[in-house]
Amino acid sequence: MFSRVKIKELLANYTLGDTVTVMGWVRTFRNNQFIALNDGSVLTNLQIVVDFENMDAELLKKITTGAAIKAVGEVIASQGKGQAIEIKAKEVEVLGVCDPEVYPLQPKKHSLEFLREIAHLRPRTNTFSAVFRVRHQLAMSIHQFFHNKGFVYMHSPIITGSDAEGAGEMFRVTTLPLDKLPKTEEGQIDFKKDFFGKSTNLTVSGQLEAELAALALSEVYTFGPTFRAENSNTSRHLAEFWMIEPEVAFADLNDNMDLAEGLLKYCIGQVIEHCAEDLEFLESRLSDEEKQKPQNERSEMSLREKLQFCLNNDFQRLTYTEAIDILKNSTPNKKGKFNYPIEAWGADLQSEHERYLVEKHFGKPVILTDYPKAIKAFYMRVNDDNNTVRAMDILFPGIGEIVGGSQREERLDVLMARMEEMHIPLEEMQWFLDTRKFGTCPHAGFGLGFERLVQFVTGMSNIRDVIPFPRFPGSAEF
RNA sequence: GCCUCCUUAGCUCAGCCGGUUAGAGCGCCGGACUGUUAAUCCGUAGGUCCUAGGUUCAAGUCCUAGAGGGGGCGCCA
Repeated sequence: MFSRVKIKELLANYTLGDTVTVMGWVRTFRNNQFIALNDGSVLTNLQIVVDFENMDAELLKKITTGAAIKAVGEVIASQGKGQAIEIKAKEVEVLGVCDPEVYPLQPKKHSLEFLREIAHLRPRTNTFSAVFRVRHQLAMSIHQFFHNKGFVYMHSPIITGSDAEGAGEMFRVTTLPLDKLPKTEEGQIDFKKDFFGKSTNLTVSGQLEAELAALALSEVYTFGPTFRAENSNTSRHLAEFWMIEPEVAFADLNDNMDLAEGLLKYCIGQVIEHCAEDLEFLESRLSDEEKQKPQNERSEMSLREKLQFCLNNDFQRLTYTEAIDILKNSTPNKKGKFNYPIEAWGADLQSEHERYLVEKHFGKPVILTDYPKAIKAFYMRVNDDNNTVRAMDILFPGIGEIVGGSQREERLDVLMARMEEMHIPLEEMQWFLDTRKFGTCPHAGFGLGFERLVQFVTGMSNIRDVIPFPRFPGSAEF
């Protein structure tokens, strides 16, 4: 009953004179005659031509923006200029009406802020359907990349009993009644009465579990949702986001950087190859958006030029110490243009410093390595200088940190000393320490923020516009 | 959490030094036209000027508080 041809398939492969059935949603209905039909399979609308003079007027009235219709008709060469083919309708059926008086999406340009308020309807726009198709392509490319290399896709838990993942504030998971919490004799909340018999949270990272798996399967990755209860209000943070975390045994920091750079380039290349039409649309959307900005804030490259440039150039690799030297001697630092002037080695780099390195000094993606150990996590391998760790951050233009990773500390004594230094409760982490106790080996991994990758590739400036239903402080709509 | 800007019609916005009946474009609706491409042309309707206080003869406009949103910063991916 619902046999139909998708618009993408029809446009790619048609025979003039064939009778086809298409279904989709009306974008515009021009001149009582031309329906621009979209079914989401592709950006392009299919033009349906109706013979309005011989059509029921009541039916014609129901063909409005947003209505779902079925059209049966003959594939003919278009007499108009905007498209190669069109469907000469023999039969049009309105499957679902859409009252134009109250339907929020009008056949006109809407602001991204307005569309964010109607996130349940925004996939029906060109911009968001393109973003979500690209998002899909990126997800599939990530799996393909790792699969081709023989990695095992690990599903790390979403509810975690570990509260020492160290990557940020956590959302608590509980079934305890909030109005009458069970208490222990000492007056503390009695989590023994909770669903899992202990305190649990939503995961902030699958890394520790991925490490366990890597020390058995050699090469693994996770790709799942992660949750941070940080009160972050920026265009590149979400409370719920998706993260890719590979973990590789018998690998050092250089292997790690090669893997990350290879992954990013593969994904970007796949989007260029498979999402050409969506990219072209997103590029023109971005260039329209940039026309609103002052000249000096506009990007010198178009979206596709930027992506191609990433593919064609090696990412710039340098140490934190080298970066500090560059920043210290930079013009903005000498002229006092930085809000946080670079004075001494050891300071954490601010967004403005990262942006200077990426956008001004090198003009390409940058990988910074060997950060001071004082500003990095406990599990990163300490260098021989006992001052820095084998960490790496990949910085992208416009996004900042897109990847954060490290070679892991595989030496049990060093790791335990670091954990004590940083007040990580050893007794709760025995399962993790077992990896170092039983057959430990050099290994490395990183976390890639999926939405930040989607942001970079689509050119969308706000991360809330690259995930269907964004979660951020004060907002969990839909 | 901090700093900053914004909130006027369905949407995007204008509204000058506080002054009398709050405007435009697009959309919707009605009509005309009928090979259009966000069609075009004509016309109608559509407003708790975010909310609550305050100043003033007079507040969309000034002040205070609150709510919602944008941008930046911090935390990070």
